[in-house]
Parts: sequence; C-alpha cells; structure tokens
Amino acid sequence: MNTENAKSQMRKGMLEYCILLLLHKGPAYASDIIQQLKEAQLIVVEGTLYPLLTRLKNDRLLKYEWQESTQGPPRKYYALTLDGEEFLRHLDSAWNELTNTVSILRNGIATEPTLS
Amino acid sequence: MNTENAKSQMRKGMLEYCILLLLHKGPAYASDIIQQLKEAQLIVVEGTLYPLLTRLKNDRLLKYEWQESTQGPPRKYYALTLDGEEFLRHLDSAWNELTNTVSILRNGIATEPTLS
DNA sequence: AAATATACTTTGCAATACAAGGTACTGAAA
DNA sequence: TTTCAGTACCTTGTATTGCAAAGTATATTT
Repeated sequence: MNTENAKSQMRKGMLEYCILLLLHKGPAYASDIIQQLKEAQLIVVEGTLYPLLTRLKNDRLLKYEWQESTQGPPRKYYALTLDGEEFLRHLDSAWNELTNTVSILRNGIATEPTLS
Repeated sequence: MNTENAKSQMRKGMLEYCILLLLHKGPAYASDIIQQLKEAQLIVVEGTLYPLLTRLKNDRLLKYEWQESTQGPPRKYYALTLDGEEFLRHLDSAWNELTNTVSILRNGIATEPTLS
C-alpha cells in the first residue's frame, strides 16, 4: 500500500467535480483545464481527462465548440450545459456532506487543515 | 448519469480514510463501524466494508482480535497498527490538499458549505 | 430440533484513474 | 518540397474499488 495510490483513489469522483467547478467559471480546452487544475494542486494527465470530458459531453453535462488557435491545431472549448449547472449543484451538496462526515469523524484528531 | 453514482464515486478512497479516522478513536467491529459511519452520514454496506477491512489488515494497517459477545457469535475487533497510524497522517495531508483544491476552484461559486 | 438473529465472507459486475501509445493538424526549418 | 517540432486530441489495456447478492458459521430462543 503506497500513499500515491491512496491519493489517487481519493481523487476518484472528485475529479469530475473539480472539472465542473472549473468550467463553471468559463469555457476551457483540455490543456487549459490541466493547467488550471495544476494551479489548484491537482495533477491530471491527458489519458484521464479526455475520456472524462467525452463522458460528460455524452451525458449532456458539457458541450463544446471548436475554436481556431493562432498557434497549432484548433481546440475544443468545453462549457457547462444547463444540465451541467444543475448537476454541479448536486455535487456541491455531495461534497458538503462528505466534508461534514470527515469533520465529524475527525473529532479528536490533532490535525488542522493546512492553508497553503 | 445519476447523482447516486457520482456520490458513490466521490466516496471511493474517502471510505478508507473515514474508517481509519474512526478506528483511530478506538477498536470496533464491522457492525459498529457501519453504525458509526451512518451517524456521520456515510452509508456503507457489508459487501463494501468487509473486503476493505481485510485489505487494510493484509496491508498491515489494521490488526484485529476476536472478542466474545454476550449476544451472538464472536466479533472481530479491528484497531490501527503503528503503520496504520502513520498512514492515517498521510491521508490527513491528502485530504487537506483536496479540500484546499476544491476551495480554490470554488471561488466564485455561490454555494456555502452547510453546517448540518 | 428448528427458527431467528448476529456476524463474517465470497463472487461477479460496473465505474474510473492512469500509463502508454497513437492520430492529426500547423508552421517553420532544411 | 520535405522534414521536423509543437500542439491538441483520442484509444487501449490494466488495476483498483464500491456494491449487490448470495453464502457460511455461530449463538440464542422457541
């Protein structure tokens, strides 16, 4: 059992939430998303992201538009659909419940959340 | 895409953390754990818990002792090993990073964490 | 003895993160 | 023109894990 695997498992499901959160602020294409997640301390690779974006699109939570780039091939800019916005609110609730659960279970643990 | 599945995915990995958090407070057997998790708003079923406990034991993060019950068959009381305590601290860090990531991405989202 | 309750276990399936490798388009250098 | 490098998108195979469902074993009650 290594820590990396545990962290990877922890991120399951969270990643979907994080991507919807990110796209809620505005459209972005894959490299954009990877970069912004990295700035939020979440490392994601292409092989994870592309299938996820495709799945969310097929589920009508995301839509995309092709847009030309001044440097390189055209890009798929993804954005939330109305269904996606609604689904995001459900995930907000689920996230709140989870953090609530952890804070209940953490009682007695001497570990404060770090701020950096 | 249904919300239940998304929530289930979100819990992946979290569950391991929650169980270690819980056992950090003291030994417990399976039904205990399910009950305490339910009180912390996390529904878990036997088919999920038992294989997880076995895995954590095989990884030397948990140990157990048989203990007689006044009512029914004997129970396996699980407790953290020293390795388990150390691993829990790693998971604390991972959890802190995740909540930090989400709070960064949530900027601009008009959803406050609920307190109940 | 049979039935019920409690506790532990196993099997099979679906979902998903990830590594690794591949395709396609663009523009610049040789 | 051809070649190369950079950017962007996509696919395949694997391991892990939550869960439903069914099974096994022990103890108590009827």
